[in-house]
Amino acid sequence: MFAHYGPRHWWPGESPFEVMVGAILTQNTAWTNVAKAIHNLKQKKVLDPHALYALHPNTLASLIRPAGYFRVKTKRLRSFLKFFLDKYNGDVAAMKKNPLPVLREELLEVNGIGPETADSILLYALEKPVFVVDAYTHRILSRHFLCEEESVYDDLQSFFMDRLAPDVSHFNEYHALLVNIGKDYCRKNPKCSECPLNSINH
DNA sequence: GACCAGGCACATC
DNA sequence: GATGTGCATGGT
Repeated sequence: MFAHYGPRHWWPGESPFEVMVGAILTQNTAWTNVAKAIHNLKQKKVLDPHALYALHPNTLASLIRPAGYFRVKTKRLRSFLKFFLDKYNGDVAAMKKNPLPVLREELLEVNGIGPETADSILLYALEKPVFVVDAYTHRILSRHFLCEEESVYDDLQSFFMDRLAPDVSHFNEYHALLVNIGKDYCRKNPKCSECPLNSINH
């Protein structure tokens, strides 16, 4: 995949905090819509933990509206912000000091943060070596007979992490490439006839 | 105008 | 424990 696409330069975002916000906003949503929402936040100069939490929920909702599910995402963003401010005063460096398993537990306790959002924040914002699984990962692996159709998040995460050395750069690139290949081929080719993975796995 | 997108929580049985 | 449903905008 890397030979096919080259480096993906993920995650799209200028700061760890922007990555955290994007991870929540992109839940079941096309990135183009998330980009509009983040643009709005930057425009209003509120892409900062304290500033964002200080906004009235209705104001926040109107700014992130383009990202869809704006009422639930307002609630989810605010529950994350409350956690991030209460526990770390909105300081990424302070949060990074904690070990991966502790942080993962904490994030999963936040309402609105499930395994993919937690792992995206851990890998792409906090640079912790955890493999991010998503809908594309499942689709690609099951279509190439590398996992069961009914495999769940933890199954797929173990598939990778049991076989690969924990490496932030490697996990970063690998997940990004899976998403890229998913967008390019899975929708257009249900049988993966043109998928570059065919030359590797079949 | 249907269908879909880098999920998640909650209700119901 | 399994299964179903609501959430919402913007692109194809």
